[in-house]
Amino acid sequence: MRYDTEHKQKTRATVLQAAAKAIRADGPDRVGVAGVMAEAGLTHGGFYAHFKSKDELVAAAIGQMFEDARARLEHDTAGRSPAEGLAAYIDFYLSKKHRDARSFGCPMAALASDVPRLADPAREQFVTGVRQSTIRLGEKLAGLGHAAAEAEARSMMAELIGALSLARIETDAKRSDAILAASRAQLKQRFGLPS
Amino acid sequence: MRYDTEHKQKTRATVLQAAAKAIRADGPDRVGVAGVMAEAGLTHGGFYAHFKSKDELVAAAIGQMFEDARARLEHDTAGRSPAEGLAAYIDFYLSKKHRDARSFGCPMAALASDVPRLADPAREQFVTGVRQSTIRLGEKLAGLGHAAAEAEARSMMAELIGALSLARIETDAKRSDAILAASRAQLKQRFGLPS
DNA sequence: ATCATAGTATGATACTGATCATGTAAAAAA
DNA sequence: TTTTTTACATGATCAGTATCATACTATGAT
Repeated sequence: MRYDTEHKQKTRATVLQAAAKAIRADGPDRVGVAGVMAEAGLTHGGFYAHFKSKDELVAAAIGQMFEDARARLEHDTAGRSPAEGLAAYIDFYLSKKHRDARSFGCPMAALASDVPRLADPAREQFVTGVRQSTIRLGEKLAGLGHAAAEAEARSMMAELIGALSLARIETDAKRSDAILAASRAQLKQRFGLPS
Repeated sequence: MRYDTEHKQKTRATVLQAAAKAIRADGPDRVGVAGVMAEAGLTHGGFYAHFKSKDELVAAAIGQMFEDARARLEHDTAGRSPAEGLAAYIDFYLSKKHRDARSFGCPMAALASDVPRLADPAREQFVTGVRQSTIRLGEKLAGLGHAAAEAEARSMMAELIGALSLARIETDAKRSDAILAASRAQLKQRFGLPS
């Protein structure tokens, strides 16, 4: 059948979002083309009209994740002072909600250990995303008046990602909450942010 | 044939080490029974004389990894003051050598994002390993005279694991080194450790 | 109204990988 | 020396999965 011009684009976007969700939840290896297409309400056959291969899908989905994450940072910091914006972002990043929403959260925490095993295009896509995230965080810290903003941003990102990863590993709710709380407190104190 | 009594144990240990190496390098999903057995110098058939299933192998391999990591911490801190021991451990953990040796390094950094997707026995094994690591690090920090040693240990582990993960993601050597350096400096300064 | 077309569906192929049934060899036990 | 036993090898099965060839269908163009 002949749909309107944007139909294919919309379908592609739907497939991409389904892939981005599934990949974060189940990892790139356990995600199958057929499953993603089914989640998007389609069958597996049409897949190759949108993507050359599964690898290409993974790479594109990673790009999508970072785009969504960027929007999230913008949203949390928009219209606030640097200090308040950063505090809000830390509160979100190290929240129970974020911890329990692997499918939609930060790609770095969701896929950290998968990245070194990814095929090149997907990996490059990821590296680009990480670099840009670092730069953006560095800008916020520079706005806060930090001198070595880039190094601070790297260190802060490390603790954010590590704490979220550990909180997702821990199965005991109280202990997991404690992991998040410890890093929230530490980061805010260190950067003199309002709690 | 009938080997001496320890033969089977030795074989099992060899298979476990091969699995522990492969799982950290390639992830639990890309590791196959046949490949692990081949690496151990055997064929795939005998596998089920040692392990009930691949899942059981993964769980046992994770236990092995944490045991090795514990030995490493002991080795680095033995016979030193708490401050010097901790500094030495941080230097190792955030070294280029550790970054480039995923197959043999810290299981938390190598498998962080795989853990929430693991089958229950393997996951419990991992959680136990993480808790014990936290406790041991807390003891070192308590020995350093820190009051809230447990919270400090959690925060420190988060930054260690996050920094190593990020350094392994970054493909550019200089940037990757900078990630390690930023967290090394930050952690040592924060805990008043010798550099 | 008819037809050509684009977006999907159906079904097939080829491969990989976990698991299991059975065979084999050599040393210990008789 | 003969018989067991045990650790492992061989080969088969079954399921899952990426990819591709082909068929279908409803619309926009004629």
